Formats: sequence, structure tokens, C-alpha cells
Amino acid sequence: MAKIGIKQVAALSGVSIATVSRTLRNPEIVSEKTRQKVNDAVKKAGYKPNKMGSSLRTQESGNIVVIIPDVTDPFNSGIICAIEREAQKLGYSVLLGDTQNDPKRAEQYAEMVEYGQADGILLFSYNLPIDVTPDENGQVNLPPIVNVCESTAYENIHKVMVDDEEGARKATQHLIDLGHKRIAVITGNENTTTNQNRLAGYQKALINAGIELDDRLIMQGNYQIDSGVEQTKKLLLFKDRPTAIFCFCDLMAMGAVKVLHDNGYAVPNDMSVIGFDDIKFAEFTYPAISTVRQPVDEIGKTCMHQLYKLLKDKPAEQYIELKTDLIVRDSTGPAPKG
Amino acid sequence: MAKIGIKQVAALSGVSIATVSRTLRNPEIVSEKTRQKVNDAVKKAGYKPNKMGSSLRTQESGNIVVIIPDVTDPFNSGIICAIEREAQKLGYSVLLGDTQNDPKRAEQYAEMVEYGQADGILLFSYNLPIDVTPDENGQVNLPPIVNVCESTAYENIHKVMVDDEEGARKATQHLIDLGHKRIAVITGNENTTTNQNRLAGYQKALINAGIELDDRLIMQGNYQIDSGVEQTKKLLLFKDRPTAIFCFCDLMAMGAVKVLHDNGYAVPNDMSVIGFDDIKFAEFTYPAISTVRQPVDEIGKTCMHQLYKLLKDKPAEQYIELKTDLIVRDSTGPAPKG
DNA sequence: AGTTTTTCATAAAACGTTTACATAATACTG
DNA sequence: CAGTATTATGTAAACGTTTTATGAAAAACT
Repeated sequence: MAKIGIKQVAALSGVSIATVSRTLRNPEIVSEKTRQKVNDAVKKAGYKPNKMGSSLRTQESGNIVVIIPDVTDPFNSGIICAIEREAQKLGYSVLLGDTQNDPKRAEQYAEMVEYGQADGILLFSYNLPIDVTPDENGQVNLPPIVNVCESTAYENIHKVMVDDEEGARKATQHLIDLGHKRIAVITGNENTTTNQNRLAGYQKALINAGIELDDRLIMQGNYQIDSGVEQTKKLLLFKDRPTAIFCFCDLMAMGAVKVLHDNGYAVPNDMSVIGFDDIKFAEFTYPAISTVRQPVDEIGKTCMHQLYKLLKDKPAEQYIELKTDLIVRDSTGPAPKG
Repeated sequence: MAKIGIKQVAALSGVSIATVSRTLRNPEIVSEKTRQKVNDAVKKAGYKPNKMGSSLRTQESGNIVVIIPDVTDPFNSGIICAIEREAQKLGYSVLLGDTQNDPKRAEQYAEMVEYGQADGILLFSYNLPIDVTPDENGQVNLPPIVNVCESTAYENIHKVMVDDEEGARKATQHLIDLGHKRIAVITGNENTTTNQNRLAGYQKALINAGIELDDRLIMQGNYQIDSGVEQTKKLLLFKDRPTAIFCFCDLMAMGAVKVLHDNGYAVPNDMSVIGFDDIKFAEFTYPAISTVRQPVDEIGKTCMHQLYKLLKDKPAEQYIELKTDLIVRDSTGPAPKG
């Protein structure tokens, strides 16, 4: 069984290969009659246009690569899922670029566009895996790339962000409203912009409420569940324990709740816990975790659309900021008396 | 700035393009001297070989597509992560094929190899998205594909499976050993092979222990967390409640534990719960969930290696079965007296 | 009928590689 | 040193498309 390419289809339908190609890509410019013939032949032969051939010719791979630290994180996998759905609608395939937090790997993935393996990049990271030193003409030539959630220092790049500061402010305010005064945080990785913004939001809320900042209540986590566990343990050792813990992601909140339970604390009666992200299972833990919802589907959809515009040389907003929602569930409650 | 291709590098280093290509792909067959020249030119020009060009010529995309129902499931994302790591080592990129449980999409992803967009398939599904009706010569020509975890009915295909039956048997036996007699299960999607095998394991363990089967204790779940919630609620309505629940995945176990807590049951004192998979956060819930560990990294690694063999026309084992481990944590305990 | 316009199809030239084959250069043999 | 084996390079033909000229045929005007 000889391999069937466009040539075979052309022969079968008695037209030139150019006509076959046109029938498939620009049906409207070929006459009804020949279109029919060609389509029949395509179907009969079971012709599948070779992607590499067309990619080579059009100089478009039809792929995008999403560079993300860890697919295993439920927040990330939620985003990826949303992206993929949207990418497919727009005719793109997604290459997975799980970096495992390794900048080297991020660079390798980013290079995919230089190699023509991908047309654009969706970047979830605060460090830029591409070179932005200007060339002799002072021009930086960026690949189509949109920076999502985590912001790189490089300004001149399209971004889709979440209002982390406001989100954190709302969470903190929620705790304050419940009467909490000693509110600890377990942060994410120190250098991430999400972390910095959330921290700012937390501090602003406290200041705003006239609560003195206490750096001892700022525990350094890393967005991973174990750090939620570790840091909570440390907090419990304090003589003047906090009455509430704001974790910068739900995963750490899960870890916190776990430690609290393990040590006989009731949540929220003895200690309130609030997370961030609203991952899928936040509502299925016990108690259901109060959190700040990030609009995962919207993030995925938006960043893919932004990238699409760049890919198609259409104008795209330089900066888009999405809003969060405070989701109050059962892990936050009034501050214990005394 | 003209685009730099192999031609420019050839010109720059004063050799033919063939030599450049050889220097890059088969350095050993080109003389030390010219190799030097070429490599210098490559570096100076910042040459990045175009993937589409080479793919077209070699008829290899260098991509594999992993077809999986839902990246958002922590078990799945764990696997994907493992696969990706291994794929990279072997020089392959991974295209994400999240089907959202839609067979249509699975077929589309599978077609990627017909279109030359991917070289092989890693399939996590019990229905086959490719056509296996024999041609005129009675031959089926399969793409390079390995079927993982979930088994399709089609025998003549390479598989990497987990011993689900034994895993389920061990879990059930563990409960039996703790004195439980009324052991409910919350199953996965009815048609999946994993589900059938786990069910078989459960039943065999019971029979083996001389415990009468009670179909009312078999609750139909779907591997999603909400179904753990729903089905557990139903179980609690029974006059003769079970004393233990075996959930066919950890997610459903989380749901079960949640419902139990919400309704005032202590786990494991009033009711034991055991899961399956050992997803990353199983140990961080409260109580930490006892479960049957699937060797996620090994699964990912093994199936990728198997696929690699197929891709390189090397002999590959038709069937590989990996073992599970019983992980006893805190959600299972002795059956309540009386 | 002759001219212009429109529509449709073709031939051929890319796209950027790799590689079979041919040739040139070098090393080895007796 | 001629003759042969070996090694290193170059030439040119693929790989499977899309698309730009280009031309032929058909349709629409004088």
C-alpha cells in the first residue's frame, strides 16, 4: 500500500496537486464541480495532509508551548486544561513544557520557537527564558509570547495577570472582619511576583485596619503542600500563636489544616485557615477551605486568545488583569475569644 | 537581518550544506578540522536547525501525543509529568491530548500520527481511538502506540498495566484483617478495565474470607471527587451501614472522608476509608488516607520506554504489568465493635 | 466576430533539511 | 611510486506541502 500524498489524490481526481491543495485550504476559490471531485478523492483515498510538509511551506508549526513549573500542581493543571481546550478551538496543538522549576529546561522549551517547533509561548514564570538584549538597531525581537500569572521583570511583553494584591487583601480583610488580629501568612516562593503581590495585599489590609505588622508571622513557604505543613508546625510553637493563617495557595492550606487537626486544633474554632486559588478539591476537604478564587478557565482562555492575536499579527492588549473572588467556606470563622 | 539557515552557515564556514548537516547530526564522520569550522560558524551565526525541515526530510516529527482523559486529575497529571521527563531524555516532545472523556477528541489526537504531527501515541483509555479493521491482506497496521493503565479490548497491542486486581485485593484484605465485614466500594466508571479489575479483586478478597457479597454495597462512582461525596451519602442512609469504604481512587476517598466528617463520623473510628492511586496529597489530608500506591513514575517511565522501542523498531514486550503497594495510613482502623 | 474580463487550473518554485551517490583527497600497500 | 583502499567533502535529489506566476478556457461585453 503506497503512501498516499497530495499527488495521489491529484491523480485520482484528475486535477493538479495545486488544485487539491486549494480545495483543502481555500475551498471558495475552486469551482463547485472540481471541489466535489477532489473531496471525493480525498475521502476515498483517506488522504491526510502531511503536517510537516505544510508546516515547512507555511512556516507555521501550529503548535504552542506552555512553559509551566509543575503540571502536578492542581492550579497549574487546571490552567493547562483550559488552555488546551481553547488552543484546540483555535487550531493549535499544545506542547507541554513542564520545567520542574528548572530555568534550563524553561530555556530549552522557549527555544522551540527558534527551531520552528512551536509558533508561540505561554509563559508561567517570573524569569524570562528568552534573550531580550537589543540587537545593533536597538531592537528586541521577541517571539510571540504571553506572560501569564507570574510576571517577568521585562515590561515590554504582553501579560495576562491576576490581581493578586487585591485577592490577598480581600482574604486578609475577611479574617480581620472575623475579629482576627494575629494573622499569619505562609507565602509562596520568595521571588515570585505572585508572592510579592499577595504579601503586599496582606500587609496593606493589616495596615489599613490598624493592625501592627509582625514579621514573625510571615512564614516562608514554596507553594507546595509540605511547606504548608512545615510552616504551620512552626507557627504552633509560638507562645503568642496567631488565630488565623492565610496560605498563599490552597495546597499549603491543606497542609496547614492537616497539621492543625493532627495537633488537636479545631478549624475554624481554634484557628482559621484561608487559601488561594480555589483548586478543584478545596471544597471537598474537611472543613471546606475558604479561599480566593482565581478564574482558571478565564485565565487559560484569555492568555490563549492573546497569544493567538500575536500569532496572527493582530493588535493585542499589552496588559490584562483578571479579578479574583473571595470564596468563604468553612475553614474560616470568628477569632476565638481571649 | 536575514534568516539564517543551513545555507548561511555553509557559506560562512566555507563548506557545503551537506557538511554542515553532517557536522550536526553525525559529527564523527567529518574531519576534526572542518567540524571545528562549522561549529564555530554555527555558534557565531546562532544557527538553529529548523525542525520542520528536518522532520519533513526524516519523516519523524519527534513528537509523541499522550491521550489522557483529564489532566486535572492528580493521578493523571503525575503520570504526564513522569512521561514528559522521560520523553525529554529520549529526545521527544510531548503533545498534550486531554480528551475530557470525549472519544471524538481522542480520535482527533490519535490522527496526529496519520498527519505526521506525532510519531507515536501513549493511550490512557479503554476505547481505542484508531481503526484496527484488517486491510485486504488481513493486516492491521497500527501506529506506534502503547496502551497504559486502562486496557482496550484489542489484544494485539503493547500494554503497560498495573495489577489492579491484586491492588484491590490487598486493600480489601487490609480491611478484612482489621475486622471489617461490611465493606462497601465506590467504583470508577463502569466500563473501564481498571474498575472491573479492582472490582474483581475486591470480590475475590471477600469470597476468600468467606464474607458474603452484597451488591448493595457496590456504589457506582466515576473516579471524580463528587461521586465520592454522593455515593458515601447514599451509604450512610443504609440501616445496616458498612463499616468501611473502599474507594477506587483517592479523590473519591477524599470525598468520602469529607462527607463522613460533615455528618459527625470519625475516621477511622466510626468508619474506615481506603483509596487507590496514592496521589500526592493523599498523605496530607486529615486523616492521611490509606491507599494502594500505583507506581506513577515507573508507569510513566516504562510506557515511554516501550513506545520508544516501537518508534525505533526494536522489539518490545507485549505486556508489562507493574505492581502496587498497600500504603497504610490513618484512615483505616479496626472495625467498630457491635 | 472580436475584444476584454473573469474564472479556474497548471506548472514550477519555494520552504529547510538529510542523504544516496559521486568525486576528490588522503592514506595505505606491495 | 602506481595502484588501491579509505576517508572527507560536494552535488543534487528527495521529503510533502503551498503559492506565485502564468496560461487556457469560459463568460461578458462591444
